[in-house]
Amino acid sequence: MSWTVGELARLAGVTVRTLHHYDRIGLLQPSGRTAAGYRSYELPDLDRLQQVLVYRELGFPLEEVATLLDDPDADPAEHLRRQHRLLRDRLERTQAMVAAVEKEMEARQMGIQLSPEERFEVFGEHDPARYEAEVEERWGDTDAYRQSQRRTASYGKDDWLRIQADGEDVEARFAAALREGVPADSARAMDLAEEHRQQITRNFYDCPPAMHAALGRMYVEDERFTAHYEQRAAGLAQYVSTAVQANATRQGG
Amino acid sequence: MSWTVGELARLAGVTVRTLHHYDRIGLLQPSGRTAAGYRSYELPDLDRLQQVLVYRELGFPLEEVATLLDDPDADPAEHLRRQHRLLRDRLERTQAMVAAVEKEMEARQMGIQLSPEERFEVFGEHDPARYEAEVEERWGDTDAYRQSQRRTASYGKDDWLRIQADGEDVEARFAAALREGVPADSARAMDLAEEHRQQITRNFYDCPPAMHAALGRMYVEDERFTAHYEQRAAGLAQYVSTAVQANATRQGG
DNA sequence: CTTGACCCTGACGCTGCGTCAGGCTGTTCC
DNA sequence: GGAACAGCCTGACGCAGCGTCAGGGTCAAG
Repeated sequence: MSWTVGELARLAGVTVRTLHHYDRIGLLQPSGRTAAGYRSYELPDLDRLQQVLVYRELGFPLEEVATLLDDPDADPAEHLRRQHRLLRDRLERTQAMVAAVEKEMEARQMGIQLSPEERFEVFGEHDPARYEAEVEERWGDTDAYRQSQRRTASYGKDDWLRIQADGEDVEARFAAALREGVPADSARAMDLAEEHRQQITRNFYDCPPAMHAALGRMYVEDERFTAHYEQRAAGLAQYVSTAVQANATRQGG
Repeated sequence: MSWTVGELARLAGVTVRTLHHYDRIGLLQPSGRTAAGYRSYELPDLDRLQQVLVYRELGFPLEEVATLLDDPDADPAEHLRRQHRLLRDRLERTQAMVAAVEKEMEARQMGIQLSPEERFEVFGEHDPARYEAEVEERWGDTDAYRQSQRRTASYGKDDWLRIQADGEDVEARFAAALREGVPADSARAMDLAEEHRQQITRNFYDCPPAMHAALGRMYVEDERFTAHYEQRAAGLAQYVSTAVQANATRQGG
């Protein structure tokens, strides 16, 4: 079984020109040629094209795709696993964007202005080139932090300030634990997190561990919350966030 | 409040060069310049940049983004609705690709060869064709388009007042139900939730139960939305949230 | 008054193709 | 057998969307 350029193009949903291009740059060269010079693609070529298209879809530059696929140490299964991971990252990202648009719609309907930081947060880092780079210590950059803090819209209602005041005790103990070098995932920190969770449940609304974990994530993702904690002690937002999530895992199984 | 290029670039997760480019091609020109010739971006510019970035993310050529955004007949809400639809298309597409990769992995593990057609299925209806069709629909003069366009574009002051009043009405009835001790997952509360959902669908954008449920969750997770409801009555945010989610379950099966 | 971080405007370069142009191949139908 | 038409070939140019210097002003801090 073999395919001509046109056939393969139709099959794979690309143009003939694209296949010509991939041939030229050595990304995908057909297994053979007919006597007349026609390109002749065979099964292994289809395998490769499929991989190429997934990586391309994920935003990889073609040259990098070539080096990835030509690496003799990487077997096909490894590529699939990698692609799977990247695609799921992308799913999350798209979901975040859908959520952001919905939030914006709802905000409009209710006549609320979202803060600039908030509105752009989904565009953050989606650099396909450094997909392997771990999450950097973004709060080590105090300069950027101060700037964003200055910008942070103050919008809280008096009620909410009062509720925050209710939680001051726990926050102070969190800060103390942090100062004393108690690990964020220790029993003591998790106990504080649990106390925090129950405070929310008591004062405000039912907050199961899963939801509490979501809030915890927000403490480092939403600048307003981060600002609140960082004002008290440097590193406290991350600390509380970690503790809360560790506790949620402990509670939730 | 105003921003320099560098500040806006950091905020929005793009490079300074990109903003220069958008200025040059007229896609996003800053509201002003300082005496020294520095670009000065203001709030409306941020609005616009946000829209630009979503459309760009969706693969629209910049020139088309410009014509879309400069169309005086398309209000912001319309852009949001359209972006929402396109993002959800993309979600589906990515999910299909994840599924395809999983299928491929499984096939490999079981020593099964998938058919070529099967393997390239997901690449079939690729982005370009998709948004071209979208654009045709958008600019074509089908009745359906005109009708949906008329919906919000033709809203006058009176309409907005009516919509506002409708919203207030439902909220007031929610508050009453809460006051009277009617459970949030009762038929009466769910009926109110359903009314709320249909109001959104009628006045703004198509809001299926699943999306409504997501909004419901937001009412307790996002302080500003919570504040909006809590202002009217203590506990109302949680109440509406619960009712909305219960109704979504009822409607969605 | 210097330093360093920022800003400006060209201008050239690169990727990933689209889009002709000019010419050969292969099949089909009379 | 030849005419027509679809499909293949190889250049070659063009374009979008920036990245990346180069050469030079601006501004707040020390």
